[in-house]
Amino acid sequence: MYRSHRQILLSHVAAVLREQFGVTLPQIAIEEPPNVALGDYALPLAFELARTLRRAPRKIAEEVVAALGTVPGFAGFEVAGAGYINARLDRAAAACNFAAAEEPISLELGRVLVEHTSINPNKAAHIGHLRNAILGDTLVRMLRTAGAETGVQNYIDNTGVQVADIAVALMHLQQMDLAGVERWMQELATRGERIDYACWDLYAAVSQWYEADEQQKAARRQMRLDTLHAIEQGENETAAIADRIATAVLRRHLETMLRLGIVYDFLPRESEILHLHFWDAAFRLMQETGVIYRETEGKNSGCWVMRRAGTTGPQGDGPDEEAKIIVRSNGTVTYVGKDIAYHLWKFNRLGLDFGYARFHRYPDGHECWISTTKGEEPHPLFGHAHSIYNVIDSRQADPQNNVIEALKGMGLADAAQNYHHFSYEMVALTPRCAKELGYTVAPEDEARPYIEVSGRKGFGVKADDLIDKLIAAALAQVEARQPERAAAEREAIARTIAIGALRYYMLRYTRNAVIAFDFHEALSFEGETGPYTQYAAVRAANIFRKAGTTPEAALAAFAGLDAAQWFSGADGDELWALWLLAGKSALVLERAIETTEPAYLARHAFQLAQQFSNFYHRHHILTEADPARKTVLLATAAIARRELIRVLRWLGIDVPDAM
RNA sequence: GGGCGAGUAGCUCAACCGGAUAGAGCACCGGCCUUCUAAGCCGGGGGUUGCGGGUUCGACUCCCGCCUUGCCCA
Repeated sequence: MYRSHRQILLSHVAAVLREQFGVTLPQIAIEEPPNVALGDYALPLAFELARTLRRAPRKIAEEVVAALGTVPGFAGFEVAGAGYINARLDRAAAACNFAAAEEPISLELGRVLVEHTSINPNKAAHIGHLRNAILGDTLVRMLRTAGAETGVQNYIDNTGVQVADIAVALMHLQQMDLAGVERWMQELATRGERIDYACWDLYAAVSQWYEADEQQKAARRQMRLDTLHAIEQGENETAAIADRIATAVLRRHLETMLRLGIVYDFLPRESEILHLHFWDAAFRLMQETGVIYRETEGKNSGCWVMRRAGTTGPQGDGPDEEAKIIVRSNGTVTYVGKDIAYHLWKFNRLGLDFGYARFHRYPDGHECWISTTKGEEPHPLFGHAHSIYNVIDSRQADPQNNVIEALKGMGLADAAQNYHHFSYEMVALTPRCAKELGYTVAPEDEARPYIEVSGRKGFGVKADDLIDKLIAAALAQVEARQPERAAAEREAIARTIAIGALRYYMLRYTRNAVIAFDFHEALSFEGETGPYTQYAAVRAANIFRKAGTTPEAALAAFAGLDAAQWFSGADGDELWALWLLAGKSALVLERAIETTEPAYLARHAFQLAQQFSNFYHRHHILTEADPARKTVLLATAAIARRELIRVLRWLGIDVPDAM
């Protein structure tokens, strides 16, 4: 509603400026007046034109207003303040249209690949991974709503050093062979213990063990390296153990994420990138295009390197010491090298493809596929992206940019252009929170606002533990408030509330804010939280239940009314403010996609809930005596509810039946 | 040493492309349950937007310098 009228207004103003004032502005600024009494859109363009037209802003504004004439959907224009041009919508007409249908949004997005979660399959997921997955999943929902054909990928580094660490822990600390590992996994299952939790402790233990004995340090490091190489090579017992563990932990991660409504389409694994020789193909392409070259002198002598973005290259005669190493002098490929190959695949520029196998079937029937060397046919289309979003924390900005530079250097300007590093800051623990969890906090960390989570140190809050805690807290409330409901129903409500709380908590912060994790805030259901927004929607629904009607019927009744009188005067402004806010969902979604900032949507949902709560207290609908007025109030509740539910759905938050 | 981010109310965060009186939540204080659910609503105190310059009709926002802090690269 708001978005489409905004576009009409902008193009009309541009035409008037061009035709009647002979001015073309590169971009016409459009804002929102401080309150609805002043209008619905504000154009500060007169200030900008004051200099070139050499007239006072107010005078220019008056001339523009006179020239605007009438615009379909608008009630009028006026000059305000020092020279703002404020535009008023035809409230009744806009409301009538909006009551009939929600505002659609369709952007030219094409086939979009979103990669998120990507947890090393060697330990349980923690709160940092939750932020990643929730941001990524929300981005997918946003893009899909706007018409994108989306593919959701979760990259699995199953042959990396972190998985190797678990293999070392099992084989050398616990003296297990493959059969022993199988037995151990069997025992865990029998005892009902989670393998990702067991690995969490093992990972912390082995990380300590590497450093524990000065005498053994070098030997243990070598052991780690040998283990890594055996895993990369494949077809040996070490690799088999690593695969058993990585796959089992991966399955746990899928379960954890499903609790939050997060699913995947494809799980590309590093093992296939190695075994299908993606790198060899990429290496040839990079040599042919001259992106990498063999350094012959200096510290990188013998390495294949790539010039780093923003550097000037070799100074004088010397080698480019700032260059990024892609292949080390011993022939091993760096992480960035493998990542370049993988990204060439994403854009279908590698000339090689994965094999695909079914890996997991979700309760709703959706299939998640995994990479394999020899796959099954037919399979859905994977890769072939027009654009990609990699949800990866901000510490990875440098390697991400290296990949983009490589694509650019290979002449793939469009791919580089459509490569988005969806960067976000980490989740850290406050020193207070760390102590609550029983960790000892070093004196130098005491004064810091937050301490980084570390899997290596076993320092962090596990995702499933947090979800369990949230559900327990929600259930306590639901049991107190909904004693007459069946236990299963109460539990379902508690789960919905817990997930709403968690997802909202992870989405309310803008991406580049470090979240200093706090149990008090994460477990809070009051104020700016998911449950607050859910509660508003539930209350709206209760009105219709008690009134014995439906939102659809209320909106239909509203359409048969002349709404103009209800939107005039001070009371009309107040009512209109809620309609207007509800009408902004599509615009906020568009802005959230353009800036890849889901927090805008979270904020919008909260504001909508807040404004509705205010309305709810001001008007008692069921006892309203005037039937026409009651119709208007019911329609208003229906609109607020409809948009609230819609925006929350984009955020992956459901609204429970009762709270 | 180089690159990127951050610094706004007691705390945690907002502020769209440079626009009208810098806003929310938490915490604190005071009101409101016989009503469509108090997970709520209303009111209150709280600000030199890190510091110093500059740009202009207008700066939390842009430019320069400095301070504090986090991360990345070597």
